[in-house]
Amino acid sequence: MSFDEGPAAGGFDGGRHRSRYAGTTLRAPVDDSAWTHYRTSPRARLDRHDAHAVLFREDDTASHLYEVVSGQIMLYRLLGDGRRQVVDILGEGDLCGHSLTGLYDCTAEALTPAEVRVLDRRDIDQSTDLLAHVNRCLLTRIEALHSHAVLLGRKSASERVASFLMRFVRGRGIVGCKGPERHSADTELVILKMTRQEIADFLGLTIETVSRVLSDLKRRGVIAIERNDRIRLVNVCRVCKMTGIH
Amino acid sequence: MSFDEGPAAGGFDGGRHRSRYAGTTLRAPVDDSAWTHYRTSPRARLDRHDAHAVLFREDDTASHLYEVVSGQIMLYRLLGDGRRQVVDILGEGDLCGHSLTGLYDCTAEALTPAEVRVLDRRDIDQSTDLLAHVNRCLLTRIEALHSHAVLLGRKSASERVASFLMRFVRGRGIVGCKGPERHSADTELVILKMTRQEIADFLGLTIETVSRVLSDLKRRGVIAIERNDRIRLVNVCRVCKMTGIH
DNA sequence: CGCGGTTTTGACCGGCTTCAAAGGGAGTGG
DNA sequence: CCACTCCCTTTGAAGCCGGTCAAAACCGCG
Repeated sequence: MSFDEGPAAGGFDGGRHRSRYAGTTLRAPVDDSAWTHYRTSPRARLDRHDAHAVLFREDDTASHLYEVVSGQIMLYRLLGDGRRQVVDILGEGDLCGHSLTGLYDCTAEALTPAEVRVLDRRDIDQSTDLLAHVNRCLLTRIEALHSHAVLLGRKSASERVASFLMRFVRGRGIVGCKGPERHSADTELVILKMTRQEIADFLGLTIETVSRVLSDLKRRGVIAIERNDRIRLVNVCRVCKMTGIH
Repeated sequence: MSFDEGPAAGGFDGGRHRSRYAGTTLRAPVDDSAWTHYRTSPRARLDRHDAHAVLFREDDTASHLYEVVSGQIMLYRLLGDGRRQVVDILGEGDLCGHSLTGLYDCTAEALTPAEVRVLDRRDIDQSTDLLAHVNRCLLTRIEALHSHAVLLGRKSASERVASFLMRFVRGRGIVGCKGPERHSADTELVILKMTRQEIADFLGLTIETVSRVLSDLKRRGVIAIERNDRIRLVNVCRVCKMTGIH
């Protein structure tokens, strides 16, 4: 036999509580005095980008460090034949643009209109507070990337989509999740800032599969698609149970 | 079609005795005077572990920071039903054990007999040099995790295996690769430190698929399996062309 | 109301998983 | 030195999940 294209499948099964997958997007910003001060220093520049603007490209010479002030940025890599993998999605407070090699290791593109603070690496290296802050930011990315590796390597299509939807639900499906509020409907409106193609490239699926999974969830009453970019999780707990993490 | 919970993939038979691999291993160690000095300070402890020893477990309280001095360590996460994903493989000079939440986000297990320096987070936070060093280490992991996300999300089984094999070939298949040496056979012996199961869990495949791909490569004369853990890349360039990155 | 782009749906196919069994290979004991 | 066992690995056969290709439906928007 001979091997060619095609990703892996996975499975699902119920289990007990415990979770991870902290969506970058909805994390509370860290307050760090030295960092806050630096951000207002004259050397830092603030750039505004439209949605779909490219901040920097894979293999460009890495000159600056970027801090997301508002909006969302996706990082992706391309294979030679055009296959794309979105490797991370950044939100407020996240950093990108560091490089060891002198070249950016991936492309950064704005998902929404975004404000980005452009920093100078050399300044940061002076202060332990700033370095410690950067450290925490990098660590956050690493944990998110670990979660993402599990998703890409071991989850089924429906588990991936469910996990993706749960990113947008603050304080649920992560460590310390208290379950649904008492006496509440446990419903949530998710407003997507990504096209189906971008979601697919993030989840390691095709656009058709993402669409089919969403249609299936709708048919089963788990979600309601109020508009293409507005998805209501009718029952958050139910979506959470489909993520595969339990 | 209906996207219900399909049967689970992934091997992890629950047993703990199995393991090996490399990756970071072939990077030249960074020389950093402040870091070097710290490593010899009396506060740092040096631990020795046998192969398959668990350094720490997912969800344990994170107490220390570890630096790999020798040997190889794999980091993995488990899903509730036992599916396992190896998220990273660490070699000499790499760090692990940091945590933001106070809990380790994954399990660390020795692939080979390994020496590990146990550090104290608080000490590091004092010095800009040490922090800068940690920064570089984290950044290295992030770039590796980006590559891994591409592999898991977008590569076929044979591309994954080829990419895996190329990890062990120093200075080839990476930025600045000069191609084969002139007048040389362009052959390379790879000594695996991982079982097929561990490789599968790293590549997001099943053990059978890994085995089948290797057999297929052997049949086609791309590799020779001299022993189960010794694989000769008959033609490095040919393997490299199968990684999908071109 | 028409038009370009995205999204959804359908039909089919194939790569990888799954399940099952046979095949090594290293260590142990007769 | 061979028999035997335990594990890991390989091989085989069959089935399913998700990819591929193609076309219809939808959605803003001028």
